[in-house]
Order: sequence, then structure tokens, then C-alpha cells
Amino acid sequence: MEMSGNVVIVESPAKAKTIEKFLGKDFKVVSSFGHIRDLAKKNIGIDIDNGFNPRYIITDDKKKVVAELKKSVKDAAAVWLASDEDREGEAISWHLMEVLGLSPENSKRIVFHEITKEAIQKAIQNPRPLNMNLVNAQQARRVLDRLVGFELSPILWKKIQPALSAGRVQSVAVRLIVEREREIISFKSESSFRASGEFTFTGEDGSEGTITAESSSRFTTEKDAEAFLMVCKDALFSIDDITVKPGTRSPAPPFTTSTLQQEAYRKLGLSVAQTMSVAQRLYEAGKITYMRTDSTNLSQLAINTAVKVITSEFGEKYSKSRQYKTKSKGAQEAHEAIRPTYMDNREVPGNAQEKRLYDLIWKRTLASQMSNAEIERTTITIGMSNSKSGFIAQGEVVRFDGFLKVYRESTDTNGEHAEEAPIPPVKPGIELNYRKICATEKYTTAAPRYTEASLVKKMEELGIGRPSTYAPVISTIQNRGYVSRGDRPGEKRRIRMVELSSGKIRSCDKSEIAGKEKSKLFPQDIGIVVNDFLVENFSEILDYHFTAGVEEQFDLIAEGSLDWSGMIGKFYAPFHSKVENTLEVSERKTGERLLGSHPETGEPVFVKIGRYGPVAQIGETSETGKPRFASLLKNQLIETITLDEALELFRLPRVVGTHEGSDMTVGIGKFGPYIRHENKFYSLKKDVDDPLEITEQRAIELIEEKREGDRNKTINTFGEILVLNGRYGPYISFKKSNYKIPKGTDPSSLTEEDCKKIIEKGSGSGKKGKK
DNA sequence: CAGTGAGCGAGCTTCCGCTTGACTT
Repeated sequence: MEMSGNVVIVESPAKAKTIEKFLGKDFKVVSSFGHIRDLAKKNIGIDIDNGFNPRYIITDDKKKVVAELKKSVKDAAAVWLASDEDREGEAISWHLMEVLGLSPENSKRIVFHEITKEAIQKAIQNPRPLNMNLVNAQQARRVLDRLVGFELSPILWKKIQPALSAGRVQSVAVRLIVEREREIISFKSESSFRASGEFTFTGEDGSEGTITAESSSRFTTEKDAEAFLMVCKDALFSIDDITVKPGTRSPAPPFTTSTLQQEAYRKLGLSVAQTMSVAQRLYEAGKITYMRTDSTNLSQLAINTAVKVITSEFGEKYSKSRQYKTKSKGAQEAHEAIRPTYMDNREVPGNAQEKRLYDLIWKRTLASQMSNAEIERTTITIGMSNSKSGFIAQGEVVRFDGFLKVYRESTDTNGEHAEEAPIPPVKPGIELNYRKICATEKYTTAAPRYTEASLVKKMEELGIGRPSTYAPVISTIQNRGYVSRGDRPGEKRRIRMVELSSGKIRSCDKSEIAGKEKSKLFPQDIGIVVNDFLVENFSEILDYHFTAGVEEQFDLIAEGSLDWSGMIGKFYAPFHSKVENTLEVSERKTGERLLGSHPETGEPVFVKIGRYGPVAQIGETSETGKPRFASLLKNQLIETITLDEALELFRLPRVVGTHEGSDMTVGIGKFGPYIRHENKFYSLKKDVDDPLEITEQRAIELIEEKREGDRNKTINTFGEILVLNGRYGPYISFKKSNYKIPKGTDPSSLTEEDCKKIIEKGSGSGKKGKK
């Protein structure tokens, strides 16, 4: 009989593969694929009256994994439980012991937080007993989340709409977005003027130089700005003062999940989910370390190789090795930072996204071990002979680039800071002449809407969510319809300008597009109504500090100084009575808002969430008549829609014109705005076309566009058999079923006979029946 | 694919954190 000797269980199969190489043939390394058990869904999965005793089951997708694990450990001399060194990891080991029937005699708990040969061998030499306190902290976390999620969600089904959800993390994420929107709605933009001057001077060598500077004061009105220019007209300008301040800048720490998501969005335009899926592929290919981490820590091995690369590529003075402290709230540091597995791999094979993300990780990691940049900030003060006012020019010179040679972190501001012009060499006392001085109106702007990535950043700051859940939570709040990612075209606004040149003052207004948004998170009506309901009735859970508070208690449980079921009991009693009370006394919420009365009939006009979404309604059900309804447009909110805008909606459906002798009608259907022409439907372009504004010409354009698309979609037809181009490549469609075309076949060369064969053979491969 | 805005009302929806595939039209 064969003895497998030692079996090591880790969480991830890619990790298992790597570790097996380090351990040699006495060790077999297998993976649990994360948690293997979870609370049952039936009856909340918790015996509430019995100390909140959890009822765990092996989830369907883990039955096979568990069966394999059982086989693996059956004849093992020793089982090494090597799940992550954090709360969840400890719990995974405990579940493994329970399910696989392991005991402290035949199993050992080991931990390591970097995957290097030394770290793993050291771990094997230092096994420790399972930490039941840590497991209990995890059970408390799990039970609390289930209680909150499974007691709050059903209230929403009853009071607002079926299939909604609420939870400790997602509901706070939605709240952030709703409250930001309200800040934006109530924000009043103000404007002021600031003058920018272009000056010329004659340098010591007789050559002419130019310097650009901003006025030291702002002006609240156009008149004030003009008065200032009048003063400038008669002023003599000279350089009053020059200060040079040295400074340094340090590199950003290596990537965690959250910072990777932010930078990949800002630099590569990837969504949070895209970033994770590209990173997953790099990880599975062995190119980078684990991508779900809150740690900025690098292994000594990684630091050493980074230093080697830096000194050989740039020289010793560019190298400065550092260890970064993780400062994010609730960090558990079970892994390393996200870094290349081998720093000397400058690039990796793969698609463009994989190459670019890898490059970003490589640069960030390398930069983190490089010298500070040394900069010099110069401020030049320009005085005026006839005024205390003046101009200031600022510029920065990089004296030593250091880490900036490879990497510069982006910011969330949309590059609104103009590039500073370089400061020419000048001396105090030099006289200047103005070439042009221009006072420009500047507006204050509201706080920006969240992007997926900046929301993750905020969540991390509040300590809600974990690296493994940032992306899924952001999907959930969009799938529930609470928020939606979208663009706004922005609005034109006038910018007043007054210019002084050649002794003359004249105004020269221009316009700019303000409030343009791309890929931002907008709250939807249902999200707003759910949020307001939860904030009103469950302010404790919705509090931004709720998670931080319970995390403190989880820490006490982990230290062994607090009993977990007692802690949950203290939370649950008041929470549950609030649940009961809310179910009893709270009214149904539709977000109804009265806009006014109809100008002709005097009937009330209001907006609310109806059975099929947000709707405007004229009149109420009575003996004399029925109310009229019209759906709100995608970018309209119950909170901000006006009476006039609501009345406009009743103009739909409407005829916009004729094409080929038939009417074109615009309306809003189940799938959004459409044009109907000869009983065929054509969708309007999201965020581009407004069904209330669309013209006959544009409608024809859309119809032709769609026809052209359909022509490209069809490769061939044989009666009922269609060869089509789809999202996932060419396929055959026959009687509402789809069939794959064998790889390597040119779809345009298929004959009717070929197609029939594929259809016969492919029975079952096509999507039959509906779900 | 594309109207709707009553009724009857079974049975279902849902949480957060660990992990990957399967498979799409």
C-alpha cells in the first residue's frame, strides 16, 4: 500500500502548484478552493435561541472538492493545514478539521505570508495549534453578516420591492453614492476672476525671455477684474523676490488590491472587475503574487532582486530599499503586496491588457525600492509700481529624478491642473513688460461623483469590505439597480474673460463644457428609496463607523477576552426588535413626490417608483377617470425632476417624421427608448439620443445604421438556417437554437449540408429552452 | 425583445468572505 506521507492543504490551486515545487516528493499539496462550508440558507442557518449556534453545510460547489480532499488525506501520515494567516484562513482550517475528521494528533497548523522556499520550510518547522479564538472571531463576523443581511432584506421585499438586498457592506457603499449625489444637487457653484500675465524681460546676456504668472489676488466680479487690469495698464513691473525651496518626494508603496484597482482605472481605464480578472490570469500564469491582499509588505527576496535590477539599470544612487507599513483599517496582512514573482521578468507574454497591467505592477514595485526624487520649488514674486497687488510665478524643477524615472502615481482629479511653465533664470530687480494680461472667470466645482475605483478607496478607508469582495460588492449594487455606471455629456457654460494687450482692455468671452462625466456611479431611484428607508430605520447599521465598531469587538474575541455568542446576543436583541417594529409600523415606500398640478386640468402630477420602475403620474384613480402614466428617462431622478420635465414625458410615443413613406414613432419600451418603423424596432443610443429631442434625420440615421449592422451580422442563410456573427464569434442559428461552428472552419464556406450536419451532431450544445 | 401602472397569490428573492471555472449568442 502506498502512503502519501504528508498532505498540505492551501486555499488556492495556483499556490499549491508553487509550493509543491519547494517541498519535494514527500509532500503532496492540494487546495480547498477557499471556504468549504457555509451557513445553510434555510431558516437563516443559525440556531438563534441556542447561543446562535451556526448550522454549517458543505455548499454544492464544494461537494466535489471535499470528496477529493477526503481521498487525499485518507492515508496521509500527517496533514498540514496551510490556509492563510488571518481570521478567514483560521476558520477554513477549522472547517477542514471538522469535515475531514482531523485531530491535533494527525494534523498541524502552519502559516506563512510569503511564498518562498525559506518561508515555507520555516513554517513546516514551526507548526502551532489551531487558534480557536480566531475561529470564533470569524464565526461572529459570519453570523452577524447573515443576521443583518437576512433580516433586513425581507423587510425591503415587503415595504419596497421584491428581490432587493441590504447588508453591512453594500448598504453603506450605496449610502456613500446617494449622499455624494445630494451634495452635488445642493451645490451652488460660484465664480471669481483671476488674472494670468505673460511678461517679457531682457536677460543678462541681452536675450529676451518670457515668464507666465498668476495674479496674487482674486476678483469677485468682472468689474473688479477690469479695474485691476486698468491698474496693470499703467504699472511698471519688476521682480521683487525669488525663493527656492528644496523638497523631496517619496515613491508610493507597492500595490494592494485597492491601490491596484485605483491605478489600473486611472492609468489603463480598467473597471474594478476587469482589473481583477486580468490580475487573476497573471497570477495563475505564475507572473505575479496573489492579487487579493491588503498588505504592502515585500519579501526580502523580492527587495533584493529589485535592488539588483535598479543598480544594474540605473546605478546605485537610484536604489533605496524600504519596508512599508500597511496603514489601511482592518488589514489582516495574510499575503504579500502584489508584485512580480520575478523582478527580472521585465515583461510577460499575453494579451495587451495583461502586458500593460504587468508593466504597471513591475514599475510600481521597482519604484517602491528607489531613491526619493529631489525637487526644487521656485516662487517668483512680481511687484507693481502702483499697487500692492502683484503676480506670482511658480515652477518646479526636478534636481534628481530618483523613482520618478520609472513611475509616477496618478491622482483622481481629472488633470485640471495646467502644466506649469518652466521658470526661466531671472534675478531680483529685473524689469518686466507685459505682453498680455488676461482675467478669466473660474467656477468652484462640487465634489466629484465616485468612480468604481474611488469608491473602493473610500470603502477601504472606512474599513468596509475586503480585498476579495470589493469587486463583487460593486457588481451587486449595480445588479440590484441601486446605482448605475454611466456618462453625462455635460453642459456648455460661458466663461467671461477680460484681456489687456497693447494698452487696450476688451472682453473676449469663451465657453467650456462643465460637468462632463465618464464612467461614474450614479444613484438610481430605487437605490435612493432603499437608502433613505434604511437610514431612517436602521441608522446604527448604516453608520459609517458601524463596521469599525464591530471589528473592535471581533479583535477582542480573537484575543480571547470576549465571548462571541455573547457579543452577537448583545447586538441581536435591540436589532431584532427594531426589525419587528419596522415590519409592523412602517408604511410602504414608493418615494412618491408631488410635483404640482397639471396646467390645464389641475390634476395632481407626481412621480414615484411604480411596478415597472420610476413613473410620472397625472391624476388619481377615481370614478370619473383613470390616471395617466409615463416612465421616467434613464437619467432623470424622482428627487430632481421638474413639473415641466414630467409633463414632457407624456409627449411619448410621438411621430418624429416619415421614412420610405411610413411614420417613425419614438417611444420608451421595456428595453429603453426606441424608434418604431414598419413594425420594426430600433434602439436609441444610450446617453446620446434623447427621445424627446430626436429629429427625423437622426432617426433615419439610426435605422440605416441598424440595417447595416444586420447585414454584417448575417454571413449566410439557407431558409430557416442562419449563419451569423455573434458576440462570441460566428455561429449557426436554427429554430431559436444556436450551434457552435467547429474550430478552424471558415463560416462563409459552410454549405447547407454542412450546417445540417452541425445541427444534427450539435444537439444539446445549443441553448435550448429558456431560463 | 419593445403596451404595461387592477385582480389571485405559491414560492422565491437576500448577507460577507474565501476560492475558481463554465459558458455565454
